[in-house]
Amino acid sequence: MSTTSTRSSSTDSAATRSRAERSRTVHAGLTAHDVVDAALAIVERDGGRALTMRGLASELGVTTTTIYWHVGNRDELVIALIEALAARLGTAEVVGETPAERVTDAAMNIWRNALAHRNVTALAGQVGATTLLELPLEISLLAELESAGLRGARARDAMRAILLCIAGFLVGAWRSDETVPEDLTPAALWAGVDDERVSAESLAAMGEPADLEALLAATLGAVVVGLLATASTKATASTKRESPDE
Amino acid sequence: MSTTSTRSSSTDSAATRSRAERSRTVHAGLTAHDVVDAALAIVERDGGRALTMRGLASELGVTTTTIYWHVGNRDELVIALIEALAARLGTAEVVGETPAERVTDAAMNIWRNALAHRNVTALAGQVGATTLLELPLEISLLAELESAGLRGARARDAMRAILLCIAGFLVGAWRSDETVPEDLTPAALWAGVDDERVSAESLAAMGEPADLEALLAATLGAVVVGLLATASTKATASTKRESPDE
DNA sequence: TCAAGTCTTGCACGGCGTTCAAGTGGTGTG
DNA sequence: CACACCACTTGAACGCCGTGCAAGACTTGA
Repeated sequence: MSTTSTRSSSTDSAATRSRAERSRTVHAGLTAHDVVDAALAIVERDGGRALTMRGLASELGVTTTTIYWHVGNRDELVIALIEALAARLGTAEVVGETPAERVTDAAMNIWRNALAHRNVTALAGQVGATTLLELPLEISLLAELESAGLRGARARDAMRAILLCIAGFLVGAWRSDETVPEDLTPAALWAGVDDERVSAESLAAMGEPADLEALLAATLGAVVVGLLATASTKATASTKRESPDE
Repeated sequence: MSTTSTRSSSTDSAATRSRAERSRTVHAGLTAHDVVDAALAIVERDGGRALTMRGLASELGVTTTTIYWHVGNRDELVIALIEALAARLGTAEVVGETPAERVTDAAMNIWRNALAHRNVTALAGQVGATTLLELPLEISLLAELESAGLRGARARDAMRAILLCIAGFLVGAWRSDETVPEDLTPAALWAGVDDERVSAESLAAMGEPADLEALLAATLGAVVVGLLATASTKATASTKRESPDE
C-alpha cells in the first residue's frame, strides 16, 4: 500500500523527473547523479544552509535513508555537488594585452565565476573545497603568471596573494545578506564614531557601500604590479614605482 | 522586536548593580555578564561551533532556560560576546615612519588581533559583526589613511580594500583546520594537474604552504602604494622596502 | 521457482535552538 | 507579621537536524 505511489503531494517537480524513461517501478528510480543534481539545485536556489537531508528527500519524493544509500554522507553530498558544478563549468577565456592585464583578467574571471555561483562557492568555502571548484580557473591564472615571468615559489606566492584578495572581496560581497541587527551594521557603527583623529568627511563616507568590483580590479592591479615588479625588470608599471633592491 | 523579551542595557545595568552588591542569592546567582563571560571562554577555547546553549548551561550548572532568561537569543549571546571582547581589547599603537609604513602597520594590527582571537573573529565574521569587533582598530587605520592624504570616498575605498584583503588572508589562515577529505586538499589537487600551459616547477610549488604573514605584508604594501599613488602627487612611498629576505 | 542483489522504507537515537507553564525564594508594603 | 510582587530557575516539551538499523519490496540471474 504505502509503497507503490506514496508521492507526497508537496512537490510535483520531482514527479516529472527522468525516472519515466524505463520501468516505472515502485522504486523511485533514483541515481546518485539525480540526488546530486537536486542538491545542487537546492543550494543554487536557496543557499547551502537550505540543503537538508529531509528537505532534499521530500523534494525527490523519497525518504532520507534513500539519500544516504545513494550518496553517503551529507559532507560527501556537498563534495559531490561541488564536483558536479565544477565539471559543468568551462574555463573562461583570458583577455588583455599586457601580461599584467591578462593576469588581472584571469583573476577577475575567478571573481565573476564566484559571483555567478555565489551559493555553491560560499558552501565550498565553508567546507574548504574552494580549490576543487575553481581549479581550472586557477590553472589559467597560474599560466598567465608564468607568461608574466613568475615561476616556482614566486608564482605560488602570487597565486596565493591574488586568490586570497579575491576571497576577501567575496566575503565583502556576501556580507550584505547576513543577519546582523540593524543597529550593529557597519554603517550604523561608523555613524556613531566621534574621534578627533578622523575627519567628519571620511566618517560620513564610511556609511555608504562601495563598488566592490571596481575596487577589486584596482586592488588586483596594484597587487599584480607589485608582484611583477619584484620578479623581473620588465615590470611595465605606469608610474614611478621602482624596487630598491635589485 | 529589538528589545522586547531581552534584558537590554538599560534595565541590565540596574539589575547587575543591585545583584553585584548583594550578590549570591539562593539562586544560581548568575549575571548576564557571567553568562557572556562563560560563552566567550568557550568560544575562545573550542571555537564558535562549540558554543551550544546546553553546553554553556551545563558548564554554568544551570538549565538552558536560565541562559535564555539572562541573554535572550543565541544570536544575541554571540553579539554580546563579541561586544565583551571588543570592550576588553585596547587599541594597539601604530608604528612606522613614512605614511605608507604607518598605514601598513595599522592594517597589520588588525591582522594580528584577528589571529590572536581567531575563534571570536571567525564567529564575528560568520554573523557579519566584524566591524563591531574591530572598530577601534579600524578607526586607527582610517586615521593613518587620512594622515597619508586620503579623505572621504578615497579613504573609504582604501579602508575597504585593505580590510577585505585582510579578510581574505584570514580565510586562508583558517583554512588549515577545515575538514576536507585529504584527497581533495588543494595540495593533492594541484599534484594531479597536468597542463601544458604551466611548468612543472610552479606546479610543484603549489603544494607547499606559504608564509601568509609575510605575504600579507607584501600585498598590503603594494596595495597601499597603489592607493596613495592615485590619491595625490605627494605619495612618496619610495622608502618602502619589500625585499624578500630569504 | 528461488536466491541474491538493488533499492526503499519506517522507526529510532541523540543533539540542536527555543518556548511555556510552573515553581522558589528573597523583598518591599500593608 | 503576612502577603503580594518580582527576580530568577526549572522540567518538559516542540520541531528541526544528521544519521543508523532492520526489514521490506522489487529486479535479476540461474
